[in-house]
Amino acid sequence: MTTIKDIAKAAGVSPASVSRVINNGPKVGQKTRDKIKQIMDELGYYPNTNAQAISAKKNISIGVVLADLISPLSAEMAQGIEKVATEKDIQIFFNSGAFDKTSELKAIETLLEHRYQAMVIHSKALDEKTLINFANKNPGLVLINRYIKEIEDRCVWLDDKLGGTLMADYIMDEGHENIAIIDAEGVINNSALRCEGIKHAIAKRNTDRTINLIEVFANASYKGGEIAVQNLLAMGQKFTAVLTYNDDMAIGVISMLKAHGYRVPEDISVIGFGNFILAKCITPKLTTINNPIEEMAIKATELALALSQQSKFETQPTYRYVPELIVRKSVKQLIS
Amino acid sequence: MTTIKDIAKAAGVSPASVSRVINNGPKVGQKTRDKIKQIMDELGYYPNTNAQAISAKKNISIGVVLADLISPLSAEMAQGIEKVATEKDIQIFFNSGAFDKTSELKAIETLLEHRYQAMVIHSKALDEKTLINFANKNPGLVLINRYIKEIEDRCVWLDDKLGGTLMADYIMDEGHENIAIIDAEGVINNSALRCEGIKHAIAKRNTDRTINLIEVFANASYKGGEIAVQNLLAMGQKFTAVLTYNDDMAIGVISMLKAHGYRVPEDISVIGFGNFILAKCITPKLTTINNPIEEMAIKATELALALSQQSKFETQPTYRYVPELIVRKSVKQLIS
DNA sequence: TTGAAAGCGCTACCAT
DNA sequence: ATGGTAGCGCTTTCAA
Repeated sequence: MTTIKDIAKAAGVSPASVSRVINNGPKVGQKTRDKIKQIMDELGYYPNTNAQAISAKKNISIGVVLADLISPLSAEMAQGIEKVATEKDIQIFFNSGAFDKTSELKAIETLLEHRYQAMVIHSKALDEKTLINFANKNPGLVLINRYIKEIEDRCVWLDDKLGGTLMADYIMDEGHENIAIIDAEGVINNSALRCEGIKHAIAKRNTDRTINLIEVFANASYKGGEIAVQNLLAMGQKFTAVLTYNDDMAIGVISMLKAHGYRVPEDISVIGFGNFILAKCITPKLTTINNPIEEMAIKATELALALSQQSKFETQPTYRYVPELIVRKSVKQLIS
Repeated sequence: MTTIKDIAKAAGVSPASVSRVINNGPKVGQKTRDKIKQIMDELGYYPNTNAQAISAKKNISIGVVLADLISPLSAEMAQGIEKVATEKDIQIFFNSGAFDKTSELKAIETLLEHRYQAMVIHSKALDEKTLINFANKNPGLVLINRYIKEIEDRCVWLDDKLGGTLMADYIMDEGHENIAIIDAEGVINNSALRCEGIKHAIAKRNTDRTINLIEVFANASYKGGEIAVQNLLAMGQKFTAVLTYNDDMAIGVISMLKAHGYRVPEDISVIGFGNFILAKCITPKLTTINNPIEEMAIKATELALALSQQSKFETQPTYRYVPELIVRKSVKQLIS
């Protein structure tokens, strides 16, 4: 590999001058600069980022840990992060934590080992204590899609509880009394909070009406939705509406309901969560909850960048985002 | 940040010994080893990967450039790559090239600057010359989803032309004579090859029947499919079948056809490409071409890793994969 | 088994 | 405007 010394030798200058050219620094004559540039070109030279990082004691790229690389949620997050990075001409290091504790931990450690100053973490498996610990040691670390009280000023999160409430209130408004909810297994935070929101909303109404609730758990995917619905059906309990953890599951649910001869929404209504692009291209178009995750990702990235540079960012106590009900065609009104 | 020296001092040993412990090397007494480990723990020490990389003159992680981070294709690729990496306990650096030439170039350069030895590149925008140049300078660089003759032993690719042929043959077998194809704009390779395959298959049959072909271009997304179909309809030419560049587009096409009052497949048939998970959860279930991209990604990763270590891998002249027709419900038979 | 010290490629300070 | 050079954190001989 070509090094700065090779360039210096070939150009008949000192490494210092080459370094100045690399960094577009001042104090180099135009002629020298041109010559050096030309030689770098000829020799196909790329500065060694690793050396730059240890020498300058910083790594201006941004490190990201996503829970996975396949869900629409991750895709939208990645897009938001990229937007900011591209705009500021900063490189991103994506790492994924495959939903389990060990690999999430490893993914974060890798970021630390690379000495990223700015980090955006989407952790679905690690416990609060671990995350608080990491956050306290790394000022540029920001959590996305998760709220932890002790470090709330470093959290960019969705009010999942409110999301659950929106789902429950709407489905009850439409007259449903027998409701199934499909939660995500292995997801530490969001699922439980939404469920809490749902139950809370139901409890509030139970004064005038009796609402029956069935709860099952499944993998947060299309496949998981299919399986969950089979289980629900096998249980033999009546339900007229299904609330799912995300749109992927909802699509699986609808598909499997159809396969069993049920019509959606005539026989059974479905509400998803996320408002991903697929939501409106299936039949029936999915009623769901909008999750402004790209917006959140943008904010998280800007925050991480700002904190890592100790710049005076308009810091807020915390960064809460609000879910929103999107009414389409997958819910039937039961009362007139 | 804690360094190796801090640990050495705290443990009352030399940095050399600490280094040995970090790398699980031999030549350290058990007692010393334990002591050092304990102190590393206490001080929350993580070795600086950048320093390791310049000192050891290697970077054993694998660098990846994906064309984007949002398409199902990329998601499946990422999964394949991750499988290999996880298995071998190697870290991955994902970078994305947002479909345009400049940022793809930049993404690759970033990988070079980090001195990754193993690289998997999915380039959709860069020209062959540039890629050949990179490949020749970097023995561990492998191209995925693209075939370039000059460096075919470093290419893991799908036979797109055959894919096109499969689509065309099937749709003609079903009796269609007025066919629209929606190509992807801005994609250098695959789209043109598939189209070639389609035209080739049609030419072969034109001896006994006349086939009409309309061709339009659009963005390779759900949205692009919607727009393309509107354009097709506006052109006023008759067509009974639409062949799309990918499943996302096909879903957009179906959705928009329905919006215009056409039934699929009764009025118009649709064939997608990719066989992504969504393909079978829409109505009607999508007839499409299977693209074994995850398998390809696994192969590409193994190849890159092997080449970067100059290990004796069972190298092949080239790595060609074969697309396959998946018949579902989105095509109507026009002859009895 | 342990330590001293010479690099790795680069930056930044101090001279010139 | 330029060059010399001391580090940055780590690995790896070579000696002890």
